[in-house]
Amino acid sequence: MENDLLKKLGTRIREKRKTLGWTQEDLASTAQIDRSYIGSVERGERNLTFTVLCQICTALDCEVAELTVGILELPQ
Amino acid sequence: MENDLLKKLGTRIREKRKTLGWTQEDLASTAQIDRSYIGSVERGERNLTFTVLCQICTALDCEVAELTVGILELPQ
DNA sequence: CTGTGACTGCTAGTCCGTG
DNA sequence: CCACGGACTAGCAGTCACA
Repeated sequence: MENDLLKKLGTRIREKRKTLGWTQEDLASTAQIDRSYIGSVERGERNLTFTVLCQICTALDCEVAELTVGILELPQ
Repeated sequence: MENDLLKKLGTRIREKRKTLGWTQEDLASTAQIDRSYIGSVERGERNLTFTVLCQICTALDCEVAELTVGILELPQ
């Protein structure tokens, strides 16, 4: 797929997860999503939907906005 | 589908679009998305993907974070 | 503990049209 | 200008086995 935005988002999700000291399995079970799916999201391989993003953020106890600030390169 | 999160998001997109004085068609062509799809997103009927959300935000010249702040009801 | 490939059902997203 | 429909294709959600 090769999408920079998805890679950025995935990296941020991973970092947030690690600050909690969680494994992918921990996050997966809390968010009620398959572990391997979480993995592919973190690697930026999946173009996830808004509801899934919300599930992950809720599990991480963090705002969607927190993971998305400055993710776009808007024209000055 | 009946998803409150999608309705909230759709409403915010609509409001942002109107502040620019744009029609759905204006936004659709700028974001390169189908016009009828924009309509259903604004009505909260569609579970859009992250890339499409980014396309819309870019077209609206606004951060993803701006449309998503406080959209989740996180446990205090 | 995580990366990866493969798979199926369903839905995201397009394109046409109507009132 | 927008809501809403039908029909269609591309692609996502969700799962598993195995490394």
